[in-house]
Amino acid sequence: MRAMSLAGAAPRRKQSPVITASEPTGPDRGERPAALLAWYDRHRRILPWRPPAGVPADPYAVWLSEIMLQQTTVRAVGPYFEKFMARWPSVKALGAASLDDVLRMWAGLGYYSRARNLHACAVAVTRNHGGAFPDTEQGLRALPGVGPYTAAAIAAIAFGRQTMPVDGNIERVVSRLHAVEEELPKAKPRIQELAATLLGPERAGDSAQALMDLGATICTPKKPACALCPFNDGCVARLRGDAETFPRKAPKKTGALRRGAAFVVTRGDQLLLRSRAAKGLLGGMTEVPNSDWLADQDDAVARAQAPALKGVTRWQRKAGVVTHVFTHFPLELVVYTTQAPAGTRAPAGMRWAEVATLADEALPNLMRKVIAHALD
DNA sequence: GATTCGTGGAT
DNA sequence: TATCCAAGAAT
Repeated sequence: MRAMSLAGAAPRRKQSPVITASEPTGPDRGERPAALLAWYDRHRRILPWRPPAGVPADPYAVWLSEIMLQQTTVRAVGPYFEKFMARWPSVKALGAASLDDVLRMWAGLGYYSRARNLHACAVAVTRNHGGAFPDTEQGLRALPGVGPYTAAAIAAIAFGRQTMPVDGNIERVVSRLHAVEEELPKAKPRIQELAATLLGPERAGDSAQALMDLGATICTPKKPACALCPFNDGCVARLRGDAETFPRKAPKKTGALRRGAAFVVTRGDQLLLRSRAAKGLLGGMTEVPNSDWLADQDDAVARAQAPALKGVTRWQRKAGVVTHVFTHFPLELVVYTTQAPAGTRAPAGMRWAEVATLADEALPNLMRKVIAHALD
């Protein structure tokens, strides 16, 4: 079965230099799952959370990596995954950690609700499931932070369940393979259905990871390397020559620029910090005091939101602005600095933190930019 | 169904 | 430079 998949397809293509849409080369529909797995066995990526071929996956590592990989690149996740596994080697260990410690470790990775749900999920698995992840898609789906994709991914990869998770990679591969004209997200059910036909009778997890690797390395968003694809000219979009235009989706609108002010207060070797609200943007993370962020922010109004500090009346405005781009709006912050006298009290809800230990704080990258700009 | 949620790299 | 977008979920 394995021998026919790739080795068998090549000579047939050679004998038919004239390729027509009516006689596509490449594996037949029924042969695709095997061809995909054969490709995977040769070209699978080596990733920190992926055990060697044939070695069963650790559900905890699979879950942790899947949460981190939501809307996040493999490269960005790598070091975070290693850090988490080293500090919390099991779901029970993670469940015993404080949310604050988890947020500190997650700082910089973005989408901080994932970190809150990660912690809540670890607690739930520890307390309600005895430290063992549910081994069904339905059971997994009930956990915080685990949606349709992640539940299917864990079920297939960690427990061998016959289900096909559909992520952005697989949406792209499948929409090209079948030239799905319908736009996302309306096309999701159809794509899910088509993706499931690529599931082999065994090795469900490998089938899914194969499609993801294919999407990440061959069937890329721009300039796909179609010549190296195991599906070959079985791909309708490739035959049409417009693979790059799939998947269809409506262009997304960019949000309006918002502006605000940030206030960096030093007291000797210390810095004034506070925590953000538990939910919402950068929820639960640490920040320096700052104003509202508004589309039509008035500079004077923003500056007036500086924290009230006894003995502090003069603020220096740093030249330039700190810019940051969130998913749905760009942000410009003006930075004001001041030096508070020794002994100055932190206002209610705020605290002093050593500059030398800022690396250990739950500071999102925006705040790290602000502090770097201020202390520059 | 549409919004809200970070960040950095590639093109 | 501007745009896209990466193993999506929650609301």
